[in-house]
Amino acid sequence: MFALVDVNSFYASCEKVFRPDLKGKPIVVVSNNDGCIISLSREAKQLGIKMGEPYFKFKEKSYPSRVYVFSSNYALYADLSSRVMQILTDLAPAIEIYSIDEAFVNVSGVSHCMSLEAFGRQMRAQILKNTGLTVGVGIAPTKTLAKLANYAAKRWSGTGGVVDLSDRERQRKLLANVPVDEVWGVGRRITKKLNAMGISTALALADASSWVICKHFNVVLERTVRELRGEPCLDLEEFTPTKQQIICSRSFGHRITQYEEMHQAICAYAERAAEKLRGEHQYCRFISVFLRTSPHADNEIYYGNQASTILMTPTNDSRDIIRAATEALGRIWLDGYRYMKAGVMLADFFSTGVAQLNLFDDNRLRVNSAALMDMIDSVNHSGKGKIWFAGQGIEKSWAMKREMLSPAYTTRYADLPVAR
DNA sequence: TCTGGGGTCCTAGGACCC
DNA sequence: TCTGGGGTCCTAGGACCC
Repeated sequence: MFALVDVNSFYASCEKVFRPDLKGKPIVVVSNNDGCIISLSREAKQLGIKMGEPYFKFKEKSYPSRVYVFSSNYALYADLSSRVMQILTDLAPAIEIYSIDEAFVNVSGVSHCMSLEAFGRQMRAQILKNTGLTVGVGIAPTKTLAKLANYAAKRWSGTGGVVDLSDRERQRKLLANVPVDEVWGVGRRITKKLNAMGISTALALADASSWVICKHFNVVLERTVRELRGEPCLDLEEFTPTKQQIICSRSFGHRITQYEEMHQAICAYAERAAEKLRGEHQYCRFISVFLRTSPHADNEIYYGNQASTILMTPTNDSRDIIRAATEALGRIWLDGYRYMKAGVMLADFFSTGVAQLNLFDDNRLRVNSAALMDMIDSVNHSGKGKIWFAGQGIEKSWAMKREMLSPAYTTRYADLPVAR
């Protein structure tokens, strides 16, 4: 039996935690570079503001009451997220952290002690008390049904934020009332195709023939169908599998036209990606760089390209990764374009750097590499300041815009809220 | 002027092998 | 003139998720 716990309007709610003056006010959070709206408070949704709307379009409109806007403050969200997850870890036998604001909880043994619904309310109350955040809880025999139970808990206020869908009759009653596009794993394209086949509710999908689904779609959707029928196909993944790839990419604060600026940005992304790689205790062989102009600009010719390098020996040394990335950049850079976005991707991971050293390997092992990288990472995590390689420059005029950033209330001493 | 960032999984098709 | 069948591996692209 699974419970899906997720925080209501997570980013927007985080912004409100330290701003009691915003209680009941509409607020939105915009993505990196202040690009588009990625989180809305309940009040903002009621004003008809839409998720994903570009910020510049939003600004052109007017609303009956003032809408407060925040740039994404990931340091704040990550910290509040870990507090929520810690509470769940303390209360439940096992949890799977599914995303920054969601966790699946194993509640199989709980019914011996208390009702599942009561347990849901307990988790909800504890999180509200300790963090000020409100969660929804959906309980069901499969992950896909737990997701739907959670949807119901959010959607119908009479539920008090907790829905237990153990009972088969209740499952079918809910499924009949939920449009198929709300099902986990059913996106825009699949919805369109299902609708064309006359399947428009979750119940119709649950009752569809496995054979037909497999024939017209694939095994993934077929698994979803079985989960909707109450047959568990997905387990709780308590231990996060090691990553297959690491990406660091950003849109620029302004369009880049000079090679030197792009070179700086790629250095910065490569260094950040290497830091993440070391955080995973991994080494990589595959390093790839991509860049692109704006796909939205009608009066410019689009250019996007990608180049990659495969090293002989796995590495997690920033210097190797920066060198491979800048070399790849040289192969795809073209003058005369206005670049909007670029990124660095690492893949082909190994758990140690001890690979066979190739006879012709020009990438000689570096002395003290691990010690130097450890030192850099620990300085950068100490809060006392940052050090970085010179290649990313000092000015960073290309850096993303975050003009409406809230303070790092919980992770920076200078930003600690003061109670008077 | 201005449209996020970071992931996973699956499939089709090509290259190559015997 | 006539050109099989079966397998693996890799990659690009599509679809989904938050």
